[in-house]
Amino acid sequence: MPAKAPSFVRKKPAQARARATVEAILEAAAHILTGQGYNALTTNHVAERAGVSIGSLYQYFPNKDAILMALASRHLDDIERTIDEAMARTSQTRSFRTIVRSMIEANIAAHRIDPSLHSALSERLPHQGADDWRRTFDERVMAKVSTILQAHRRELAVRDLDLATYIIVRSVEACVHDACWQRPGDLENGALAGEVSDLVINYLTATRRR
Amino acid sequence: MPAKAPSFVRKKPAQARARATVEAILEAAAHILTGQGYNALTTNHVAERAGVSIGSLYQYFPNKDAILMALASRHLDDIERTIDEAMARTSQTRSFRTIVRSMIEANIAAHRIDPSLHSALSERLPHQGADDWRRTFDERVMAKVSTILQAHRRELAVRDLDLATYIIVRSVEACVHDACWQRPGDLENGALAGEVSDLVINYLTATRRR
Amino acid sequence: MPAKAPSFVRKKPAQARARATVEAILEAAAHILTGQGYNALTTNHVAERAGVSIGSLYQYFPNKDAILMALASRHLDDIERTIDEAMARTSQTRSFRTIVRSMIEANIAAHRIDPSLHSALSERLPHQGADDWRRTFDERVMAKVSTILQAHRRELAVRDLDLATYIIVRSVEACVHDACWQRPGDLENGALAGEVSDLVINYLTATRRR
Amino acid sequence: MPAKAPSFVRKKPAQARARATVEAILEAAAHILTGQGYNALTTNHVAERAGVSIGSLYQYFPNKDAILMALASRHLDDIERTIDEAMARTSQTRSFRTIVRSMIEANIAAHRIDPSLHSALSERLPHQGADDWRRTFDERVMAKVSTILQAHRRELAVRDLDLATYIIVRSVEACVHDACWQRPGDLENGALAGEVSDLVINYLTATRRR
DNA sequence: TATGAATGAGTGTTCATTCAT
DNA sequence: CATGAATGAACACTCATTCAT
Repeated sequence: MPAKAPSFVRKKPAQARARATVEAILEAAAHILTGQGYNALTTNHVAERAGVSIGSLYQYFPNKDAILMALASRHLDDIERTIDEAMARTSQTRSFRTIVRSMIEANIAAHRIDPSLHSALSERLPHQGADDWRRTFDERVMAKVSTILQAHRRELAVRDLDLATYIIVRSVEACVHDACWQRPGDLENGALAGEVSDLVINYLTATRRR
Repeated sequence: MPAKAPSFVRKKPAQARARATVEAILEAAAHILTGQGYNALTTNHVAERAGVSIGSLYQYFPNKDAILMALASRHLDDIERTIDEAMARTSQTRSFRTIVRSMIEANIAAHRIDPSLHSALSERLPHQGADDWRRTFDERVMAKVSTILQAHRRELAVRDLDLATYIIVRSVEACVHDACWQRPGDLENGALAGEVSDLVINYLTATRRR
Repeated sequence: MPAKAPSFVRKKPAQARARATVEAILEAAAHILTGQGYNALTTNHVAERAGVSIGSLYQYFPNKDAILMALASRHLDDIERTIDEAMARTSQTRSFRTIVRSMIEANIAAHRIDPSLHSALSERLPHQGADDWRRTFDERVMAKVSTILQAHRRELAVRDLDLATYIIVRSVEACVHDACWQRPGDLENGALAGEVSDLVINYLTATRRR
Repeated sequence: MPAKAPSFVRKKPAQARARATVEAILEAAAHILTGQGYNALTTNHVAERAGVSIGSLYQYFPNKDAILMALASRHLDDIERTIDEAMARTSQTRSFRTIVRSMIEANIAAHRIDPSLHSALSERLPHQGADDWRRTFDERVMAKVSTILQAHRRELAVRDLDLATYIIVRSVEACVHDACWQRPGDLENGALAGEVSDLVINYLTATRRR
C-alpha cells in the first residue's frame, strides 16, 4: 500500500483486508460457477482460486450455501440498480409506449450484466430453502411495474391489474432470459425488444373483443 | 411422435417382475425428485424407496443419469400426448381465437400431469450434455405452433412469424409454468388462461401503431 | 443331432451336454482372460460369452476361482503332454547335448500353446490359496529333468544334482517365458534356444576351476 | 540414478505431520500387500491400518494406483542403491570371476531388502499401463551388466553379447527371486550363489563345442 | 487471525453369488 | 436342470467442514 494513500477511505485495516478476502471469494465462486458449473463449485476449489485457505473461507462464510447466497444477493443488487437507473432515465414525462419500451430495455440491460452467472444462479437458487429468495425479488420488480401501470390506469384496457402485471413481468423476463442463449442476435439488434414491446402494449391497451 | 426406443436402458426387462422393478425405480425417483429435490436423489436412496436392491437398479440403468433421462423421456411423452389430444379436439373448424385458447388449455393440461416433476426436470435437464434435450422438445412444440400460425397467416399482423412464434411459446410456457406455483387459483378458475389468450391474440392480431 | 449319429460315442445325453457347457465356459474364460485381462473376467461376463446363464455357470463351478483352477489345470495338462511328446521323440539313443536341446525345445513348444493364457495364469495362480499349485507342477517338471540328469550322471561336472536341476529348470523357464514377449524374434529363429542350450550344457559339463 | 520427482503425488507434504501421514500410508500399504496380498489392498483398508482417515489418503495420492507406484518407486530406488553399493565394493581391480560373483551377491542383497514386497510388486506392476515400468528397470540393470561384459570382452566366448546379457540377467534374477521362497537355505549359505556363478561363468567363458 | 492437515459420512457403481420360477 | 432377476457387501473416491498449530 503506497504511503500517500488517502486516509479517509481507509477503514480499520483488518476490515479492509476482510472485505478484500470476501471479495476474492465471491469473485472466485462466480468465476467457477459460470465457467465450470455448479458441480465444480467446491469450497476447496473456491478457496484455492481465491488465493485463500479453506480455513479463511469458513471464517467469512458459515457454509457453502452462504457463498451462493451472497453471490446472488450481490448480483440481484446489481440487477436492481441497473433496472432503477434504466427506468429513471425515462420515467417522468414520456408516453406509455416509451415507458414500456424502457422497462424492457432495463430488463435486457440487467441480463447483460453477467448472463452466465444469472443463468447459473437462476437454476440453483429459487427452489432451495424456505426463505424463497426469488419470490422476494419478483415482488419488488412487480411492485415497480405495478406503480407504473397504476399511474397510467386510464390508458389500459385490463380488468385485473395485478394479474396483468404478473403476466407481463413473467413474459418479458422469460423472453429476454431465454433469448440470451437462443436468440442473441435478435436481442442485440433490438428486434426482440420491439416485439416484446408490442406484446406488452397490445395486451395492455388493445380493446377486448369477446 | 413418440420418442425413439430408449437406448439408455441397460437391459430390456423380459419378465413381468423385471418390468415391475423398473416401474418401481422410476416411481421412486419421481417421488424423491419432487418431494426432496435433486440433492436427495441418490441411487441408494432411490433403490431403497423402490424396495429394490441397489444391484437391481444398476441392472436396468447404466448410471444415475439414465434414471433421470428415462423419467424425462416418459414425462415428455406424456406431455406431448396430452398436448396433441387437447389440440386435436379443437383444431379443425374453429376461429383463430378458439384455437389459441385451446393451445393454452393444452399447455395448462400438460402442466397438470405432474407439475412437481415437471419443475424438477426442467431445472436439471436442459443444461447437461450436448444432446440438448429441452431444445429438441421446444423445437417440436414451436413447429406445431408455427404450423397453426401459418394456416392463419392472413389474420395476423406480425412481420416475423418465426420470432412471433418464439415469443408466444416462451410467454405462454413461462406464465403457465410459473402460475402452477405462484397463482394456482387463477390457473384453476380460467382467469389466467383468459388473460394469456388476450396476450397472444392481441399481440398477433392487433394493428401496430408506431 | 442327426438321426444316424454313431451311438457308441454318445454318453448319457445329459453328460454330453454338461461337458459341452463346461467346455464353453472354459473357452469363454480363456478368451476373456487373454483378450481383456483378469479384471474383465467376471462371472457374468464369462457366462454371457459362453452363451450360458449365470445360474448354469454356478451349476458346474462352485465359484469363480474354480473356473480359473479348471482353466489352469487344463492348460497344465496341455503343457505336460506337449513336453512329454517333445521329449519322447529324442530321449532314447541321442547324445546328452541333443537331449538338452530337446528339453529346451519342449519348453518352447509348451510356451507356444497359448502364450497369453500362460502369462495370465502365471500372474494370478501361483500365489493364491494354499494348495500351491505351481509347486506341484514344478516338482513334476523337475522330476522329469532329474531323471534325465541321473541317467547321464557320469558326463556331468556338478556336485549337487538336485540344486543343479533347480537352477537349470528355473533359468530355462525364465528365459523362454520372458522371451515370448521381450524377444520373440530370437525365440522364433532358434537363437535363444542355442544360447540357452549353451548355458545349460556348459553349466552341467564344464570343469569347475575355483 | 534416482527416479525422477514423483508426479503421482497429489500434494507435496509441507508440514512434518503430513510427511508422517504419507509415510504411514506407504508403510500400511506395504504391510497389507505383503501380508494379505493385492486383493486385500483396498484404500479404506490401507487408511485404517495407517491410522489415518480415507480423506487424508486421498489428499496425498490421487488414486489407489498411485500408492502402488510410490511404493514401487521407493522400493526400486532401494534396490538400485543396494546393487550399486554392492558392485562398487568390488568393481575395480578384481578378476572377472570375482566381479560376476559380486553381481550375483548384489542381486541377492537386493532381494533381501523386502522379499515379500518385491514379489508382490513384481506380480502387479509390470503388466499394467503402457509406461512399462519393469522394462525400464530391466533396461537399467541390463545396461550395468552390459558395461561390465564389454570391459571384459576379450575373456568371453559368446558371439551375441546383447543376447548373452539378456540370458544371464533373466537367469540370475529368476534363480535368486524364486529361491527366496523355494530354497531360502541354499540362498543363505552361499550354495546358490556359487552354482549361479558357475552357470554364468561357464556360459560366458567356456569354449563352444558344436 | 490464517493456515492447511485431517476428517468421515456419503456417493455412484461393481460383481460374486443365490434362489424363485 | 436352466434361467435371469435379485441381492448387498464392498469398492474407489469426494467434499463440506473442523480444529490444532
